[in-house]
Amino acid sequence: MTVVTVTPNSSAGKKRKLVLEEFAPYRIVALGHAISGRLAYRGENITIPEWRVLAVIGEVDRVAARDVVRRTPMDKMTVSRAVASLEQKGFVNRAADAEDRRVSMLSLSSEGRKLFDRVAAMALDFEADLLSTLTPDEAAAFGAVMEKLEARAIEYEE
Amino acid sequence: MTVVTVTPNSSAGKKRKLVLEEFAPYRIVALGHAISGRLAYRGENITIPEWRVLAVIGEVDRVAARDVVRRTPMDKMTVSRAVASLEQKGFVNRAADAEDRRVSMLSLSSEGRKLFDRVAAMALDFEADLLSTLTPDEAAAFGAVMEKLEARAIEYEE
DNA sequence: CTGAATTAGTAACATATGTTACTATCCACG
DNA sequence: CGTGGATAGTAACATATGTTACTAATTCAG
Repeated sequence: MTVVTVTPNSSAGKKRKLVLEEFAPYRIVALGHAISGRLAYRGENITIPEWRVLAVIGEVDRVAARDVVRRTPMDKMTVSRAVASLEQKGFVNRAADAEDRRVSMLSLSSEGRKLFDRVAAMALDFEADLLSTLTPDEAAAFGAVMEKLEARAIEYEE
Repeated sequence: MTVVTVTPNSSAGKKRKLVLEEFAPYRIVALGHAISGRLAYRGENITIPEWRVLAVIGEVDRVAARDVVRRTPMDKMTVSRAVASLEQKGFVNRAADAEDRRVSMLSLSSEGRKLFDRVAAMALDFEADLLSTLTPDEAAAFGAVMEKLEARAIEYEE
């Protein structure tokens, strides 16, 4: 049973070997995966993109679909589909904007508002639970770090 | 401006409004999305699942596919496909295990080893760059927080 | 032993997601 | 005003990913 043969990064002495479990980008992605599997929507008749759209509308009250695209990591097709489905289920209303007839303005129906409130409550509980093991210091540090990482990650997208 | 409120909310009277940009689970998932879009593999003829499989084999030298499944957030079909493709491209060798003929033992071909070294180097550079804006304190806190969150998230998967 | 239950892996199917190309509308500049 | 270029949104297509059901091999209770 061969344990170690050749050190991969033989060039410089300091090079660290890549171990997936210790590799930060991978850890973040994996954590995201685990989280999004658990996120609240279960039991509700709604997908993740739909929930994201719902959340943005719930926040802002009245938005154009294109603004949902800008605010979330979804492309416009994904948003378009989610909106169509939400409209079909009666959770959002779509109205052509008077000033620019290309854009559809989105708002929640009263059913949509109820759904949003329900799911938002679950989501906030979930978050509280997820963060519950952190000390206040850690929670603060986490916030600061996330901001920096987000800023850095945004630079990569062009 | 660090906005991480850790007040348990639905049980207590003070309800926080859900704002997507401040919602930790969403931020983690979105960050993961941004990161995985940028991750190294570009230019190399390899997908993300393939790279993960490669990385696990590169780490351990000789693994069964089922162990790749255990170590990564991929289901067995995804792994099966990635392995098939890697084998077809000549990066991975598959051999039936002598003791249990259901399992295929995976190892890197010499081309696979080269690819792994190349991509691993890029990946580590990427990580260094991503984390470069963090202070040492923040980096340490980040590690600690990730461990706690991972532990918590694992509890959700059953 | 033997056959019921479990496991590794894959095939076939269903669904989700990304990509490209198109339509309708708007805007800037002559 | 009109015409070339941008923009919002969608359709049609291609790919990727998850789900279910199956085969082959192994384990284990009796």
